[in-house]
Amino acid sequence: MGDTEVRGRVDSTSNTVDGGKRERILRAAVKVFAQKGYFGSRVSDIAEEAGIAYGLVYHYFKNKEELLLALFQESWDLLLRRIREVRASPLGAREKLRQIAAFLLKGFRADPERMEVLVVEVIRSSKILKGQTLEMIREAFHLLEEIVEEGKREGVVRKDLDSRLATSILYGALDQIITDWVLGLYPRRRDEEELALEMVDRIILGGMTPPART
Amino acid sequence: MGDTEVRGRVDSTSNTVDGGKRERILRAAVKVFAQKGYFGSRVSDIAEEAGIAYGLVYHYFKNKEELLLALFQESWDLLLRRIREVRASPLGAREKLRQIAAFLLKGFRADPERMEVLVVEVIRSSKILKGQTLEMIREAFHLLEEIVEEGKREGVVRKDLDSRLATSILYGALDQIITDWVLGLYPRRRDEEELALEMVDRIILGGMTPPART
DNA sequence: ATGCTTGTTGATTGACCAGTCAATCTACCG
DNA sequence: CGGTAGATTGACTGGTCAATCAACAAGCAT
Repeated sequence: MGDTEVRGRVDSTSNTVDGGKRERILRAAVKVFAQKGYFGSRVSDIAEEAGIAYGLVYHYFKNKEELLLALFQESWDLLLRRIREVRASPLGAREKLRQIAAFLLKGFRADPERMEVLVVEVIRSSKILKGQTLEMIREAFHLLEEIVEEGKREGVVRKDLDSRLATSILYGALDQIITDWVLGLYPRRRDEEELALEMVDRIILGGMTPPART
Repeated sequence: MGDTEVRGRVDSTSNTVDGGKRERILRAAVKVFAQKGYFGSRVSDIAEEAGIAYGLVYHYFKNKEELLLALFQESWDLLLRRIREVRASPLGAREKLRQIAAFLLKGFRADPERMEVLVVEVIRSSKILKGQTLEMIREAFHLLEEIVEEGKREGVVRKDLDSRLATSILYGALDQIITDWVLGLYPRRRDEEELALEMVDRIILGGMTPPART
């Protein structure tokens, strides 16, 4: 997940030192933020986890907040990409939504700590979210909303639903399932992700489809 | 909402001074936390908002964290009470779930700042949530789960659903809707709460009911 | 009155930590 | 080489703020 190397130096000339330090810092930040939360984490913790000197963090990032923002943008961008990709695919609307749900739920298995930071630290911090960031969230929701609209046109989604609220309901359900996992509220079963996906499909996607003609 | 007076002195003898200072502090904390977030709030902000001296906060609460905890417990206790009340009522399972959903969504209208702190700040501090607190969350979820089980027995909920996940899906949807409102992601419409309730009912509660016999 | 308990005050303390900076190092270039 | 530009280091600083505390007030009991 997220192996896009973004170097200190943008042009590919010179620079043999560095060795992807920026990436190292980001990965360390994910780990530390996930463990202690954003405010509970010291920049020195991150530096230590990354195995670099304290000051170097400030060579790559303006400050602690930028670090969290970069983290969010990188991860959310991945989600956005996937949503766009699915949206453009020739699948039916319901299957599209299912694919996106799967991406989020599987994403947790792939990189739980990153998901924890995303879900727990970033999305809820309206005080941190700035224009750029809010815009990315809005866009994801907007794209999902369009898929719901598409579903209405296809006849697989009830026309008496508010697409925006339907989108929030779907996203919220997924977010909560991941939060449950993060908080360790319940013992995880094997195939937990598959089961969760199935339940979301049955309840929410099922709940969106028009009632069978009688 | 939440007018249960809890005095510094527990027994009702003596104590004519005080004048509900503890309550004042709690209400001030709700306001300040909602505005600036837990970590962004200074204890002095809360004291100021409450119109009392800095040190007095520490007369009523062990520390800043206890304040957040007390806030959470007070509010969550209200939710728990309501869930128990509804659960014990003679309503059908689907109507029970609807009532609880309504309580949460209307609760936002009644005291948006309190809901904001609950939804945004508390979950975020999974690192702060201690045994006692986690237990309360678990209990609420457990009660909801039992109502879902009840629905299965009544035949208004599909038997092929995992009750626990169904519960998380319902709660998550509600939580997200409130989060949307808190973040101001969308312009609020009039009757937003009613519409939201209706959508949750159609999609999720509807999605839980067994498919019509063909 | 006298003393005890609880309430109330706000200045002070002490810890903590984000961010800076001057120094050193590494690589590359002409 | 000698020079330049970025990379890397970690000690230090300055500000912030949670928590303490000593002093004073208010109510109550005897």
